[in-house]
Amino acid sequence: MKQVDFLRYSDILKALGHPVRLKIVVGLMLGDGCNVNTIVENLELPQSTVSQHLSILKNKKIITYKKNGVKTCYYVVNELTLTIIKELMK
Amino acid sequence: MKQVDFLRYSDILKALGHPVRLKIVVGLMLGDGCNVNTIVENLELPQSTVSQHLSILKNKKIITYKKNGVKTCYYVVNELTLTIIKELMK
DNA sequence: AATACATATCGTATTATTATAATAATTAGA
DNA sequence: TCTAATTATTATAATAATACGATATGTATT
Repeated sequence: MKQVDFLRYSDILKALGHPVRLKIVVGLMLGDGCNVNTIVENLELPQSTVSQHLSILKNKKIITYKKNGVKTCYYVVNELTLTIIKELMK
Repeated sequence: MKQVDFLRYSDILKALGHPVRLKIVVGLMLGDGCNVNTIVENLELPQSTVSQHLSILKNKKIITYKKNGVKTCYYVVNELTLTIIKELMK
């Protein structure tokens, strides 16, 4: 029987447990655009708000980013997250 | 493409995004005991704390209960939750 | 270097969550 | 009906999360 890492898992679930962050992650997976400004436009929220949510997801290693020039492209890397979101979209 | 109900899903994820509630749900699924007092003893937390967490899970329809006598047996009924927890335990 | 663009961080007020003691409610025997 | 056992609810203090304007930082281009 596998030992469950409750703290790590609850942390990931908590990060995903906010409508804006869930939308961000789903959007990234669907290829809606990975730049901050695209996300800002899609969600119609202030840039600082989006940036802070991205920061939370980044700190939990749910997403990572690649910079090209002045733009930053975020993408989802956490396996559990990918699995959960795929499940949601079934 | 399926429409994602962001509010409902983020609500479920938020409820699971707390170590105590995650432990409760996993415990219920593993058959560690469904009565409140059993959970209290397993988690070594005050009864009121456990009861409040159960209440949150119940309000979100993640768990439900059956009463027999003075005891209450809780169990997990939300499909997404069942899927996620099974995934965690893989 | 000056500018424009993209993004991050800071400050802070507001609201939500959390923990737990105290108390209430419910149920089943004696 | 008293009592004990089980669970729920209330009150409240402490902590955390949230939103967002303002400001700062980084990067390319001129």
